[in-house]
Amino acid sequence: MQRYSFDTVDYQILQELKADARKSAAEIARKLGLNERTVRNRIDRIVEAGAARLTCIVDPAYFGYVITADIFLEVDYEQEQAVINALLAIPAVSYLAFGQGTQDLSIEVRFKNNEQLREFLRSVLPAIPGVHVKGYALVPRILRNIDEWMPPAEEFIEE
Amino acid sequence: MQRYSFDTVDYQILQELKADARKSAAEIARKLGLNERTVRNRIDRIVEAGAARLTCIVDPAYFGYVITADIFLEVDYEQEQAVINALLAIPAVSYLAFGQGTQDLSIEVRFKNNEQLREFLRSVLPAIPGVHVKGYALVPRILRNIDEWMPPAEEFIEE
DNA sequence: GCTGAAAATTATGCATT
DNA sequence: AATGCATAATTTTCAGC
Repeated sequence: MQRYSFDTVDYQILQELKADARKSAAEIARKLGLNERTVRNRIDRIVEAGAARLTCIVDPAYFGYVITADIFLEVDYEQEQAVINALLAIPAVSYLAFGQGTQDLSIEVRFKNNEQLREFLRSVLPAIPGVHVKGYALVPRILRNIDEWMPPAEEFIEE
Repeated sequence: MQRYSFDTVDYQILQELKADARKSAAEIARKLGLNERTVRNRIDRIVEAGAARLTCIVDPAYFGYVITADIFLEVDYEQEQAVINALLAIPAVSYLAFGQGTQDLSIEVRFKNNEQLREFLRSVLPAIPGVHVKGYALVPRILRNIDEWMPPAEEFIEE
């Protein structure tokens, strides 16, 4: 990947879009002292290159999904893909990653209350063939999420 | 929270914005068979209520940050806030959450190679007063992130 | 809370450097 | 890759329902 390199102008534009993805190119241009067309070209290039995407993040807490838990699973190798598909089909699953071993999966789930979480741990997960719950941890508070991540400013260099 | 409730129209608009946060209100209106003004009003309401935010997500892999690790920490209680501030100031830290115990923190970090991760585990983290590394796990692949999360459709009801 | 119409702003296509 | 210009599309403002 990384076919194109981006400079500090791109970095500033990304920061503006991070604050508000719908900010008009004209407004960004005024703020950064650039030409509107330049800003639009840059945004198009960034998005088309796949370096960033402009999206909408729903706040789980606003909708009452205040319970977050990390669950660690062991998965029978032969049924791995079926398990992954089953898990991704569950709306409560907000994160799914492979662990280090080929058998390890970790997921993050969101629920409205502890009863839903208990039900999920006791009934929903065990009902998926090939899944074994190794453990879980409640996550009381999240202070930063991946969507806030940016490469360090040094990555954006003048050519 | 949850002062307002949203309906299926809001749900559809959120899905459109998820695909492209810069999609024009006019285009969304055409696609969903709504009035442009209605779409803009809905978007404003959603964002002002804090139910969702329109933002830009940078792809770590594009910038070469291909190493992801989850690190589990134990933190001396008296220095908790200082530790959190120190961790949040580190760009590599893409996720930070409290664990179940008052002393537990878990973080996710992004690096370009294993050497940077080793350096972080061996030198950077131990240099923060009050931090003890309990363990870590490499995350080979992430299949879903929180930014893709949506409440189940049933949450969006007609009034 | 939805919609209409005019005015202001912004985006697009094409062309030039 | 950046920008100027003309045209098209969109958003905003102010209103009524």
